Amino acid sequence: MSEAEARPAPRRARDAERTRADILAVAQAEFAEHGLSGARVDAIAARTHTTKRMIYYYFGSKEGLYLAVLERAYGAIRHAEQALDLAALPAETAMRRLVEFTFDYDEANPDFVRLVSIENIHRARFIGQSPDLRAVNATALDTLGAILARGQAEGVFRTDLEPLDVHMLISAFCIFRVANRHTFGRLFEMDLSAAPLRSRHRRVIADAVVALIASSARRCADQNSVTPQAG
Amino acid sequence: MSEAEARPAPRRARDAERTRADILAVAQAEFAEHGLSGARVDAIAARTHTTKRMIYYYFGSKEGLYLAVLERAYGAIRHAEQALDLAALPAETAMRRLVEFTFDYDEANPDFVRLVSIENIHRARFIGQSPDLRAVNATALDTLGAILARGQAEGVFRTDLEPLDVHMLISAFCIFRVANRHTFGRLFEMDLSAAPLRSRHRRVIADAVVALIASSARRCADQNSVTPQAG
Amino acid sequence: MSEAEARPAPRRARDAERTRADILAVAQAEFAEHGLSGARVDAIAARTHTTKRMIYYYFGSKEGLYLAVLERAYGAIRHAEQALDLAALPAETAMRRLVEFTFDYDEANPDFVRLVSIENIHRARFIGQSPDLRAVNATALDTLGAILARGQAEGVFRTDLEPLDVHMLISAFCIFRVANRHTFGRLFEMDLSAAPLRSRHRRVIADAVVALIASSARRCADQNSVTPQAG
Amino acid sequence: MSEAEARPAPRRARDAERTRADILAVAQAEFAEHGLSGARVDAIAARTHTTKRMIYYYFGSKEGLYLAVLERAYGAIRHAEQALDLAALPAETAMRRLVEFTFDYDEANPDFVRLVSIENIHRARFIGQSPDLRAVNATALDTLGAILARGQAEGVFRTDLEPLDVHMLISAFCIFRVANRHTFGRLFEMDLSAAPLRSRHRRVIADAVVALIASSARRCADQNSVTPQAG
DNA sequence: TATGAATGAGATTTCATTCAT
DNA sequence: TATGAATGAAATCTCATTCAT
Repeated sequence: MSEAEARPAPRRARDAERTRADILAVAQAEFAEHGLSGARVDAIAARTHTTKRMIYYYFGSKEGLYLAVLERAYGAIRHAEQALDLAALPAETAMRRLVEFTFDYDEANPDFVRLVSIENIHRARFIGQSPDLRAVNATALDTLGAILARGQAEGVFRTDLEPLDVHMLISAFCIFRVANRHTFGRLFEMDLSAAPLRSRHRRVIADAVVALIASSARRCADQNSVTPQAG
Repeated sequence: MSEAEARPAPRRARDAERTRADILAVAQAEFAEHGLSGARVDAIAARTHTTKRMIYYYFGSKEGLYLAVLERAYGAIRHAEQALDLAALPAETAMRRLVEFTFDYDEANPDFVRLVSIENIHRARFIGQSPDLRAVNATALDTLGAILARGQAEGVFRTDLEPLDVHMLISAFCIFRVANRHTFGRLFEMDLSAAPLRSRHRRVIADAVVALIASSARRCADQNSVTPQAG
Repeated sequence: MSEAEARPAPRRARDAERTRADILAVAQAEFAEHGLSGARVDAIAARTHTTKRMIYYYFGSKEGLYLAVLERAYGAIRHAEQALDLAALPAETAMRRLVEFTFDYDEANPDFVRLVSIENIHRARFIGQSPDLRAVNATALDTLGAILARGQAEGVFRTDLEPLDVHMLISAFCIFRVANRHTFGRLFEMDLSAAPLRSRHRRVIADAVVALIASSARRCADQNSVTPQAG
Repeated sequence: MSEAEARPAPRRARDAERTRADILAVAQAEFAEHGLSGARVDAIAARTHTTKRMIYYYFGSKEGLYLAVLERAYGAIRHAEQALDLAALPAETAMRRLVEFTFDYDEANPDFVRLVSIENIHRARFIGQSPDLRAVNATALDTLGAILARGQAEGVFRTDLEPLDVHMLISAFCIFRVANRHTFGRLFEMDLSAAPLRSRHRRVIADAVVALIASSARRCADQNSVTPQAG
């Protein structure tokens, strides 16, 4: 998948890698669309360049494939997150940037968001089986914790919040907007994925986070205001 | 929906009503646990006092039953919400009260939260079929809109936020905490349902909402601070 | 879980004989354990130092491998039997010795006994394909026939029994004890492989054989009595 | 199956009973022929008046069906055995009668014998799951124990043998003759199911048993001699 | 209204065997 | 000779739904 790979991979092995990746990509779409029990191995195979048999050859079972998909999806977001360079920015700016990254990532990757919902329906049974997944995700809290500590050191953030609290507020909003847009949309008859609403919400969550963490530390400074939908 | 609905219940109809309710309760648990495709009609029938045939008699199909469960679950939360009497309270207090109600309701009703996730996996296909559901939910925004308007009239709330924005922030946090507690718990090795974390988060979200809506309206007033976990 | 797994380092051509023997030993265990249809070529390959492909290279097919295992197992018992030197002993002693050898061999080689059962389930279809197997087994009756003839010449054995009859009585008991110990053990709640029962049964079958073949020839001579289990 | 059945059985229930019995009979033949893993559910369904689906409806799984077949087969032999009335006969005659019954039953029911072999290949894993099977088989030793005790009381049987020992000798021979006739037949080029050999062996095992149990108790009485195959 | 029996269609999984290098 | 990848065919099993009474 990545270009930085061992050169002398035997031809066959390369094909194998491609086959695996092919299956994984298709499977991700199918699982994200229909869930674990709703997904059809046949459907995955049909959209692949290989056969159903190969799925079992590489992943052992439907559940094994699902777990591999999960690892792939979580790996991708943490990988992207790591690519952000927030250390050089002022704490508040870094925090806004992190919120916006999360917002944009979830918006751009609804499949990831759906997979997370699905895994929760299964009470994270599969994540529990994968130590890799735990390791890869630990970095998320570290990144946020560093910003928080910096802001507290600068005296601009309140000191009584845990990284987890803030991570939860951010994740909750960003994931919820994508995961629950369908019920929200139907119930309140609006389109949460429409551009104007999206950009307003992007500011709402950034504002909310900054308002929360700065709340007792700041001296009535002006904030970026949230502009309501034009019209 | 069903024809078997009557006021001054004849014996038979009473039983029928009880049978329906029995099926619905069992079905809610099964659907919440396993999702729409993961749920088994056989399993529901087995835990019911009636037979599988009755499920089809009353609800027509698995999907019909699922929709009825959805209506039941949404009806219950909106009903509870209406019972709150927030009109007499100062706007900020009312807002806090509303946040806390939502928080507590979701915490106490994980099955409801799971059903919402599940329905979103299905892109709200079933909610869309039920006009009742839309009607019953419209009230949610009305309640919140009233508080917001009051606060704005009092001059303590900023004026550039829509009721939807605030509702989303509240819902996102409260639902996310319950819906995604399994992946969160596994990934960060903590128990989101534990009491100390729960009460801290209850304050975090109330603080965040108040901080957001009050942000440009107030003058450095003190806020209820979030007290970190004792010990 | 998945089949796509790393295999240990390949061997060189000179080890061909060793490879064959390796495969055969593993295959014998697998076939004895699970039967012909229950055995898995994959399982055999996994426990071998070579690959599945080699099994086909050397033995052509699963059935070919099974036949080779059969030949190996039958060869071993007849070989051991030949090593006995019974010609020098008095007929009755020789007979007891032969019975005890059979008893001990079956007890020590449950895999052989299981393979015989399995081959009978297949109505000896494979044994029929191997002239070698027939040749190697003819010796069994010869050995027994010689003892019988000697005893009859000595006047201590009755003359109306065929070697086959006696061979069957011996084989039946010795093989049955091992082959059917599981159903017997469960049904009558005892452990046929336990030492005390084993040594008693060793004497029971020797007694029974001697009692039978001596029955009309002898005059109330004392016999080795069967001592019941001590305690 | 038996005529002496409850009259007011509902029509449907009767059909169900017939369907079950139909499946069981066909399954017994298939399992006896091919073993547990060799048997095909499809093949069973095809020879039944119902469908494959019904097999799962009634028996849950291939293994469940196999266990039911086992219970049926063991039930039948114990039932037949109970029908023997041996109490009125002199002990030795009763013993001969019992041996002959066992011999004849196994000869007439090779499927039963094969099932026993097959279950032993599975290390009696399934018998172990069925308390019924254990209960039903306990009677076998009781019957034999009663005869033995009677003979010992009469002073014509030796007193140092356990019922189990004798049961084993009888079972071993009778079952072995049927179970292992294929390897025996091929290896020694004879037909163990041919009538003359059969009747000779019927006497051999009866002689052997009587010779064993009477061995130290008797006063050189004449025995029924075994007549070798005519010709 | 109620129910035990039945089922067609399709799901997942298995397995001996062969291919390409 | 050796091997990782691949596979067609067929196996077991599942499930929402309907039938007959």
